[in-house]
Amino acid sequence: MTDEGRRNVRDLRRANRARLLRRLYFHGPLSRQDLIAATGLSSASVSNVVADLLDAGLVVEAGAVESDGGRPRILLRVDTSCFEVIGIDVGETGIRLERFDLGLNELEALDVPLRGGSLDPEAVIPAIATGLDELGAGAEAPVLGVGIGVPGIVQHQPLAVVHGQTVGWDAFPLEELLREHTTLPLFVDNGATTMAQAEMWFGAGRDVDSAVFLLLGSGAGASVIADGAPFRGSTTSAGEWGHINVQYQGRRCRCGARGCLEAYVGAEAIIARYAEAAAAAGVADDVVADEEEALRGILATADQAGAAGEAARSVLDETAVRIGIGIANVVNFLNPQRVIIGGWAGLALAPSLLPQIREVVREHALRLPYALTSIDLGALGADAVARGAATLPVARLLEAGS
Amino acid sequence: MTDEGRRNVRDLRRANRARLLRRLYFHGPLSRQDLIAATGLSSASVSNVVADLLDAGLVVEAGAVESDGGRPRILLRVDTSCFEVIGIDVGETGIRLERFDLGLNELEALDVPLRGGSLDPEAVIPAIATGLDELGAGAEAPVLGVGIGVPGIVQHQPLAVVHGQTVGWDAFPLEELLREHTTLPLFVDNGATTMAQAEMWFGAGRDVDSAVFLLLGSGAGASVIADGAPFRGSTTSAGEWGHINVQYQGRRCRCGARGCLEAYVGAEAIIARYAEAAAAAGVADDVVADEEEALRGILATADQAGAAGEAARSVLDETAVRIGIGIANVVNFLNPQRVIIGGWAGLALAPSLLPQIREVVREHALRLPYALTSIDLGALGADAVARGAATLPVARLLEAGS
DNA sequence: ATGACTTAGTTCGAGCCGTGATTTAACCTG
DNA sequence: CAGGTTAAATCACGGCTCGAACTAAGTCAT
Repeated sequence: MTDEGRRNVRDLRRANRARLLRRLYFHGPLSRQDLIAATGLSSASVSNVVADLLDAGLVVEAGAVESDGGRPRILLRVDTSCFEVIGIDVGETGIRLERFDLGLNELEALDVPLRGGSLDPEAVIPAIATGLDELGAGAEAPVLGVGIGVPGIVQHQPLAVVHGQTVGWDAFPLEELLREHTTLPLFVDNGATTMAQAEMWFGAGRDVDSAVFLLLGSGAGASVIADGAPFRGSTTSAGEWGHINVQYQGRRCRCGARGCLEAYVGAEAIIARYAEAAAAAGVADDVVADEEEALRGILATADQAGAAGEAARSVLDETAVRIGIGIANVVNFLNPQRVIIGGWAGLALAPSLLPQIREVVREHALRLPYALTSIDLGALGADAVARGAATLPVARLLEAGS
Repeated sequence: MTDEGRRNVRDLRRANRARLLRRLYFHGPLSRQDLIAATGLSSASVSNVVADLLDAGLVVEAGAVESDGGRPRILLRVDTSCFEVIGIDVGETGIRLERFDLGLNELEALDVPLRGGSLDPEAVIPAIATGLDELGAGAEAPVLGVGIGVPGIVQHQPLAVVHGQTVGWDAFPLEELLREHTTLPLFVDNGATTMAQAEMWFGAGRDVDSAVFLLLGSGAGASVIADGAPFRGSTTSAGEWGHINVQYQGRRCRCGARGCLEAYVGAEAIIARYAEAAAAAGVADDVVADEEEALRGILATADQAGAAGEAARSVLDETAVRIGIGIANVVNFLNPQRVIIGGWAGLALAPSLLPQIREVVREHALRLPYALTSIDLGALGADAVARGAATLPVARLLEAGS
């Protein structure tokens, strides 16, 4: 426990280098003068550190700003082509790999369907390995690292081990197994966390530093960002929003408990609840295999008159209420600047349910924290998990400055 | 936004000095060799920095460890008598001031009853000011600062302003008003947070760095400690545990919403629920003005046979269930290393309810986070708020190293 | 065109800091 | 009391940031 921190003068340089690099990465082309103002370093130090960064090829000049009577400032920017990164979304139905430049612009994407459609550990590793080979072959710059977003709790001990209760992974030694197939640095994190990271860097969380991301898919998860960094519990399993209790002795959840939020607002649960409501109302419920299609069917049905529409509307109404209460709990307890709803089911539901959700939150949240938060939709599309995973190696670069 | 961090070599020294001081403060007398191992600094640097600390009088030698063949290591410890600190608990019924040495050993205490028994802003300021004068007069060492724990949300803009919804404080400029009466550094924070701080330093949280403290009194609050530091939301109002929703369309809460946890597990709510249950069972309910006494009465009644005992037991059973669910939510969502129950009502209830609470948590929490957490009672007594407030100036000293 | 002026960026010496090697200090054993 | 052992202080060195001096690169008035 030697308490890693800056200790000697070289660490100091590394930290300042990282500070400048980070500033340039997120705040676009900047002059040395801007950097002086932003970091509080002396002009001499900025000059020196920038020279280092230019030498290392991480930063390049990007034109000059027009002057009015003096030497013009020359702009600097991170050279986004000097490295590439790979982000992988290990989803419940398939694996998606994407290759980006350092600025997280997508260069190439690759979908790997899974044999048998299940996340069998035996199948996942070779699927990722071959995907990595294929993507790596196309790279035109050194690959900085590979970020992997997985469904489940990730523990670093020190190599990443994944506990994916819903996909049958029990202490799955993902990193160790992948190590046999690649020498690239690996970064494994929970998919909800990587998605949140992507939204914080490039999406709906760009302008705040404290937010909660809700991931509504088949189930319901969350990721908490505090002071710009993901909040992880003592064992990095924080954010299990779907399993907070919203109903005493309520519906049975797939986690085994009763009354979990997920048992009401996950897509799987919504579909099941509509099936029950339809049966009770004596309406035929077309069974659809694909969850996404089934959910859209329910949303469409709700626009119709008659008993089926009635049933769908009542199911969706309760969904809005439960989501709203779940959000109110988060607002009261964590007081985030923003709550962002994402995930395929969240994005599908929100357009019609958001006003009602906001109203429920207003009723159940305390005045002050409610007034200071906003509830919005995620701004990124379906590749947010992979993109967020790709931020992990970039984040390491920005922290280390090299 | 010049992003305060260590920048130059002097900041580096300050940081290392703080690192050593912190280590000495929390881990008792240590030799220079211990410090080398603990901090990773070179022996030369440790020697230099320790010499500084000795010169400054912050640290003194404390004997030597017996040697077996070499020069004996001499032990160092923080000189707890070189400074004193004052902690103030601004409670709903009165103000308590305590004077401590730097090691937070109590030297003197002072209770100031409030005129009219209310927290009238007009009365609070002079009460604190005169109390400070009296306590300061007895000090035998320079007073490092004054910590104040208040009931309500504290915002620093930049001087501390308190929003105490329950005591009628609306943007009360406490720090600005106190500034007119003292030149001592002031540190204002929420009382639940200061209490948690005291437990983290000297109580039930001493050996962990991530914990959630539940404060059960008349109402129910919480304080979240993550990585050793209090988690504050975007506006430092995080931790409103009492107002997470545990029952859809449930009991009306004093915050205006329905189904808040506080409407079931706060002492006020327990007493009200017992009154209802007693009335329904046709049992006489002695109305007692003092909440603490009333709660003890219910606990005693529960040990009796008959209808009254039955009613009390059912109320307490539900209380345990609700508390358990509230804790399970915290465990799932924040994954703390430890959950600590405090507050006068919590300490009163826990002895009889804790086994049942633990069982409810086990049923409602996810396996992994539940297995890695423990649920315990607070270890400090009634002065934890004042003591925790007094940690604030000490924390600043330990961070700055001077 | 040219010289005065203005601003950007670099260079240089000074002052600190941490480190490894070396020296001094303090104690034990026989 | 000498030899061995470990702790602590000292020293020389290289690295860092900083302020000041200096050079570079423009604009503007004449």
